[in-house]
Amino acid sequence: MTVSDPPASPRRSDRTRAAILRAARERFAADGYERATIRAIAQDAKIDPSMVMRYYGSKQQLFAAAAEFDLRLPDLTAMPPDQVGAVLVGHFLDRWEGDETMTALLRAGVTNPDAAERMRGIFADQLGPVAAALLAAAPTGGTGLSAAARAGLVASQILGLALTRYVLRLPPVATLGREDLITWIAPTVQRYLVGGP
Amino acid sequence: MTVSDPPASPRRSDRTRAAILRAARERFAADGYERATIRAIAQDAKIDPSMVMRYYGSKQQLFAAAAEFDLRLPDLTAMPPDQVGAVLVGHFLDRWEGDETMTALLRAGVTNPDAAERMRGIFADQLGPVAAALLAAAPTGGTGLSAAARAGLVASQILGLALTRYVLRLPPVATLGREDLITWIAPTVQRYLVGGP
DNA sequence: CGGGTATGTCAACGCTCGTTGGCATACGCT
DNA sequence: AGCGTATGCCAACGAGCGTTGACATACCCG
Repeated sequence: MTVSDPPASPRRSDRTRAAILRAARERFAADGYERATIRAIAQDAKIDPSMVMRYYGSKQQLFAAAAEFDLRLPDLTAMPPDQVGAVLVGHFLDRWEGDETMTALLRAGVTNPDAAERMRGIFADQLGPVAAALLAAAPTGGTGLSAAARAGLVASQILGLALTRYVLRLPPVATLGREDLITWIAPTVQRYLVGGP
Repeated sequence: MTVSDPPASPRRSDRTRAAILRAARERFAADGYERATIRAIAQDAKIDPSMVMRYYGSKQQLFAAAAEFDLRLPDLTAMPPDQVGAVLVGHFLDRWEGDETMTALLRAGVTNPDAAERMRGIFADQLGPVAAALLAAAPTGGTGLSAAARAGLVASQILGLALTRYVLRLPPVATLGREDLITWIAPTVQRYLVGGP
């Protein structure tokens, strides 16, 4: 009966669609939205540029599909409250290095309004609730600033780390070891989430 | 004889040159490097696009001229050591809001390699020495991390703040008041500069 | 006052981009 | 086996871009 919009059946072109998406993420991550061209993405995926249009409609829609992202945040209330900072920083480093989608989103979000909106949504919908749950479970100290504001502060430090380390490649930050980064940045995140000023 | 390359004399076209530079900074700050077009900049400056080329040679050179930036960092060793964080965060907020050059540089640096290099230079040449002087003057606690690494950590938080507040406009960070920002972020910067992990 | 130079306009170039439509081929179902 | 359809390639379009050169006007100095 195939009622839904896509037949939901395995299509023969699924491999091509996946190749396009993979190449798109790479290019968007490396070059940003405007410098990543449909033509270059198509060449990486070893198909014709017109295929990209057929399967994704437009460059903007291709980006929307390539920028789907789940932070996969762990449940921070199920661990010792004094470790949430370290766990979170470590988790973000893993997430950033294991998937270039986030770098693509960051690079594109700086110049493309739609990508910026997507970025706002990710942090509001995924980091916001985690911060709220943590604040609700915190014994004390959690006064003076809303959970949303705390999530924003965390975002400022985490995105600043990603920006300087993976995008601008500021030498000291780009070369610092994972352990050093966690050692120094975890207390900041910890304080933003559940501490006081 | 006019030996030197530029005659160094006040030229009649100085107003035009300045208008171009001002329009360029606005466009680069608002749109990033690739979306800011020479044509749009020329229109803002109310002159012909070819004038931009005549006076600045190319788009890349125009950007180089527009992205000249001095952080104007104060002498942090001449104040109570426990206030350097607050002073620095306040100074950066002022510097960011009073001059869009830094936003232009940040937006462009994410996609343009030359702009990224410029950004690296600014933080290495201007923030690095300040951090080094501060660390040298600090009585204790300043062990375990080089001054350059400390400057990098500061840059990660400061640039993250600028990114989320002025570029991505993440709601919680963009709407937070100046006082709240200083209250919460100053301790972070303070610790990165002269504290321990 | 007259000539050389600086300032500005106009039109066009070559290029790349996203996007489109037509056409060949290969697949899958009955 | 044969037909409908999905998949893929090719060529081209219109637009926008940075950039260039020829030409007109205004200024300044002798």
